[in-house]
Amino acid sequence: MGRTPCCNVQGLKKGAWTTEEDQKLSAYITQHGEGGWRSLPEKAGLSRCGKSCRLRWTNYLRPGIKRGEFTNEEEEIIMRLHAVLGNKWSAIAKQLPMRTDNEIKNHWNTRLKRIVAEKGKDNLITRADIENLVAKNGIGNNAETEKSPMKNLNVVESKGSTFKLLNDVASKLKASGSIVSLINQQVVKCNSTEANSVSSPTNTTTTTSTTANTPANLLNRVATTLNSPKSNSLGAIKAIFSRTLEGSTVSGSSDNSFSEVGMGIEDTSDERSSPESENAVHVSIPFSSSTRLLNKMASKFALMNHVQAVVGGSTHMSKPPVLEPNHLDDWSQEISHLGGISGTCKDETSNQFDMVFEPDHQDHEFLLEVGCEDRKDKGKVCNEDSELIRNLSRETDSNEQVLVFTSNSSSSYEGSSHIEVVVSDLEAADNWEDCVNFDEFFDAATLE
DNA sequence: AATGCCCACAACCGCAAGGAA
DNA sequence: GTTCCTTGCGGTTGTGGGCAT
Repeated sequence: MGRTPCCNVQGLKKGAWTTEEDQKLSAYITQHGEGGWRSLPEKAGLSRCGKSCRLRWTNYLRPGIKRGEFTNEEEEIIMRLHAVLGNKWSAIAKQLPMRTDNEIKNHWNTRLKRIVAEKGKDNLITRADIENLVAKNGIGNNAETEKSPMKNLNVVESKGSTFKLLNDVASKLKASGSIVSLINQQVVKCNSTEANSVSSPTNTTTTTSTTANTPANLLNRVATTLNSPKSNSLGAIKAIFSRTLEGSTVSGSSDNSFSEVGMGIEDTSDERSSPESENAVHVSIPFSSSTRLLNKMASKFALMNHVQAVVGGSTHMSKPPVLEPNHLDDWSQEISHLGGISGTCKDETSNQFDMVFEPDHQDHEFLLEVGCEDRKDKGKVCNEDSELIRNLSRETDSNEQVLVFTSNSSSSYEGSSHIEVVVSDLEAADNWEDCVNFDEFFDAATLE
């Protein structure tokens, strides 16, 4: 398509802009509006190329640009967005309307990158940390702790957004001792608050389970919601996280402080159509650690693109459940019996993220398979014992594989239920409308 | 005072997408 | 379908100021 650069014309001025040039440019654009950058310099009496004029206007002269020091809140937003979006400066800038992408990029490169690197180093959890923690808590010494998700916690120190996310989870587990205690603490808070003032959703499909708020159920409810229809999923995730994990600091749904769940990304769809969001209890404390952690998870999951779901039966079920998209209640009932959750990140580059659900009741084992393109092969994997999967995770000892948290309940059941989520194009999913695409949602299948 | 280094910021450059001709 | 133009984006470079030696 060869095209001559617009800025290599002889005689055109380069470098810093003078006040006089700024005035000429501003005056012209004020009178004639933006656009037509190629012909603008000549019309405006400037010896600059059009591209230079456009940059000068958009990054410096345009009205409404906020300049100067970044506030702590702005920096926090940038860091959180960057963790999800990477170097998508324009996308990040859209969440800080008064800041330009160039300014944000410069600020990141000069300051924030260093801060994040230092923080990340501190927050990364190592295998030694895990072993110490496991030893300290006596995990594996009795029947109760044998089930702890911490037992097989492996964390990989690696770059990449998924690893960062997983390490965040691991760090949180490290801080709390175990995910069970972490969530139990929050459930206690939640329940005490709900008893007082919080109005629960009345018409939800995935969070109105009559089952108690056990950690497993909470996690399963999250996972269930991840597979809700496109229009509801993000709002439902928000609602679950807000109600169950920050219960002690809830406020009314009109409070917009919960916007951080979307990592600052505009998300109007759930406001419009999600019954969850209508009744959601919103978090009133911004940037609290647990919320931030879970927001990261929610955002990550919500960025999944082209996700398919397959529901099949297990060897313990006489008949596999065939669930239709409009029977979410059924699925919610089924999945509420699952007892654990684990995850493996197999391949950062292809954004694969596997989750293993381990049932606590043999009678209710069944298989969930999401995003599997080759169902036959995936089915074989799903039928493997989860212990085997864990062993593979341990043996591989590769930076490309990480086991986040898993419950070791292999002694209490045979086989496993396996849910696999494939994020097909995480980086391209820069629009919430396109992020959660369940086009072939609940495509029923039977396993051999 | 002179020099060199580092940092922050502005500006530039190359590339790609989208649309018009 | 091809070519060209416009625009936007992200990486890189240039430049000036501050600071240490």
